[in-house]
Amino acid sequence: MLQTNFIRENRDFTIAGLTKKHFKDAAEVVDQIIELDKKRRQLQQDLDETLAESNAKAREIGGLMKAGATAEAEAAKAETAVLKERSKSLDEAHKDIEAKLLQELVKLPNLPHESVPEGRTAEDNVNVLESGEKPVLPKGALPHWELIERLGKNQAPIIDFKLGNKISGAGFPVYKGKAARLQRAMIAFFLDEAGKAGYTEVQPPIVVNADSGFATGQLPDKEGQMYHDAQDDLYLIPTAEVPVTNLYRDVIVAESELPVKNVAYTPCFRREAGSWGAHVRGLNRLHQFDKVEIVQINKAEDSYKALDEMVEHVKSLLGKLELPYRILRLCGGDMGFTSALTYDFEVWSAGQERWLECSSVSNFETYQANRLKLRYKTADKKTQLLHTLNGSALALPRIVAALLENNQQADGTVKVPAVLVPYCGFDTIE
RNA sequence: AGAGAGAUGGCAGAGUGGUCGAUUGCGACGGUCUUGAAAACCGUUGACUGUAACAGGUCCGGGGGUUCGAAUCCCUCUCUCUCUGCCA
Repeated sequence: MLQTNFIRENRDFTIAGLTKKHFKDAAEVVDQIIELDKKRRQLQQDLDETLAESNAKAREIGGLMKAGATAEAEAAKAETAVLKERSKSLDEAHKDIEAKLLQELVKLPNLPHESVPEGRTAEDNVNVLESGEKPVLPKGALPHWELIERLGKNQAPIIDFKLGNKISGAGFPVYKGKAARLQRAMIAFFLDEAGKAGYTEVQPPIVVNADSGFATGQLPDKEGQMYHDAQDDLYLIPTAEVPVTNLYRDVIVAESELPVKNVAYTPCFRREAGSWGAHVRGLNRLHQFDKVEIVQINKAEDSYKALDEMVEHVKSLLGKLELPYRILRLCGGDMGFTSALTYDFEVWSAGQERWLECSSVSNFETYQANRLKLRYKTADKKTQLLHTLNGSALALPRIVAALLENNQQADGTVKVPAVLVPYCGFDTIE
């Protein structure tokens, strides 16, 4: 959430940023917020003055009572009714306007970093790097959803959508045999790599309350994208970002503990309402998938260096898996609501001849920290909001899809990348 | 799930209607002493809002109420602990 102080002092800058993100009627909304804030502060002041008077009166009465001057105390009491009335109505007005202000504030997305390219759609994202050779597939090579039908020997398909359908519904596949083992191997590999890069492994809850959803920005914006348990008012997490970042909700971190670097493996759940169409076959889009997520908390002056470091980390993972990929800097219109700068990683899926998003690395600056009340104390004892960052390292299904497709051999088997062999115990899937 | 107890500052733990944002201890930070360290002693040590700086205001789990005045009384919700039950 943007800070009202900041908006007030940087009106034009805020409007320009919102406009770059294709936020509608930016100027009107910003001006409305500034106006509400002005009223709010005036009411606050009036209320404070009234309360100060009441407090003084109460203290006076207290003194009189102690001194035994009952009659004078009673007289003083009579004078408080007006103050009470006034503070009550001021308080109501103040609460009312504060609610209105929050309601508007919550609608505003984060402002984009200056390096974010102009643009409206994915077409306008900037390709900053392409790495690795796209493989030349043998004759008769298949997209993964056909390939999996033939793998797993007599237990084929090795990834079973029909079975998942029966158990849960569309988008909940069952991984069997070597496919299950491969996923477990990748999770362990990703966690180990993150550990080597200085991240502390955590296992957070995978259901969260509404406060957590609000703090990282899923609520109220993406209400419909999460599975919700109405009975206990809990949400299934769409990403480990939510619980892991919320570990630091209402926390003032010691400067010496910065940067905070955590990594977590969790299943992720997404309703994906309205996003089914072409290109969502097989593993391309699921309701449940596994992901290893890295999260950092940094001082403002260090956060973009940290973002680069996270990008390097994800690059090294894809490099070690020997998968061709590209990195996009997302344009203003394609970026997430809460992000200031996002790099998307896309892996080349040779069987589909398409790029598939497999990681998204973002700096949220103070947008989440403001809602989290996540701060640190500077050397001169000031509390200051921190920056939060996160990135997938990596999301599994599309990596599995690319890996199966890219590594298929002429005989119909699939080669496992060398780094994973010690983890899964086999080098071929047949 | 049932019965009881409880929720106070980084932690421990006082405070049951009046100047309490809160006694005290520990921890942390600064200083004296010391070649250095420890010990001892002295001092500092919550957040938010607000101001040019003061002042002022708010916060003792959350919300509501009683009162001139609430950490303290009442209602309600949430959570924690103990015992019983159930269970991976």
